Amino acid sequence: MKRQTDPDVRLLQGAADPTRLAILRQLTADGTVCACEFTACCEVGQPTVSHHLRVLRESGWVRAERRASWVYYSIEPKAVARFRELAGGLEAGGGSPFAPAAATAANAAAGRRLPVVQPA
Amino acid sequence: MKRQTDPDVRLLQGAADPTRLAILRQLTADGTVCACEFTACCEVGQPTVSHHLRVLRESGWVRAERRASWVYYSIEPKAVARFRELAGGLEAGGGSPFAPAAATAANAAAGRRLPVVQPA
DNA sequence: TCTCGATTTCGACAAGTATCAATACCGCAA
DNA sequence: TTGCGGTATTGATACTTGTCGAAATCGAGA
Repeated sequence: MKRQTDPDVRLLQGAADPTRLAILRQLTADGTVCACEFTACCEVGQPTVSHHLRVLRESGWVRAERRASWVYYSIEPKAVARFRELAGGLEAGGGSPFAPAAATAANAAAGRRLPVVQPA
Repeated sequence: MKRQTDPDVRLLQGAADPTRLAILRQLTADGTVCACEFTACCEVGQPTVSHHLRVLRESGWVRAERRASWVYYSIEPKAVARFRELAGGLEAGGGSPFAPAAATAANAAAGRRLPVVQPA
């Protein structure tokens, strides 16, 4: 595993964990959540929750805000926007979006024979 | 690290690697790509590419099709659909519950109805 | 100031993963 | 059949990551 410098990879890795996905889901549902809430929902120890929150922070998924003794977390809109860009950028084949002609042209331009096989 | 049974987590983990993201991007650009192409673009050995292609296969991202001596890969539309469901379900700013894992997986498995409660 | 509760950080361990070299497998052609 | 080229698997190794217990930090209030 080499160091992940690609911010997109970091973003994806940030969400690619069951505990962190649960955290993101709760944040999506409740908006702003106290750190102490996650300990209950995620079935892991409190230091582990803190660790995951740090990963989410460093990958840009969440922001933290301190109020008195508690720290409240909320989702970073920029992360959601980028995530949606990634989703939108993946134009898959099959049903519609990806143009077979374009694909064929690209493959030909790549300098290979590539008889493009269309998935059923 | 426990086994990831959540299909959403598996999907995210499938894409959360620089090599695999590069593969997905090339597949997005070219539609259908011979396995031998990835060895060139990803700067890793052939067994490593094969390993990543297997991970992408098992997480549902790609499908493989054999033509003579070559194996052609293309993106699985269902994976893209579910990825978009996840992106759409993440609503920044809070106040929008989005489908939990089971529901999302079920929706993806059903393959027709759209999921996720969209906030007003 | 000290104490208390919430949170983070540290140290360590276990488990997963990415990578490569070597090897096996699979179609095709001679 | 054998040989060949492309692809997948195996075994080994190093790195990364998730987890917990213990200690440290931080803010508020007595």
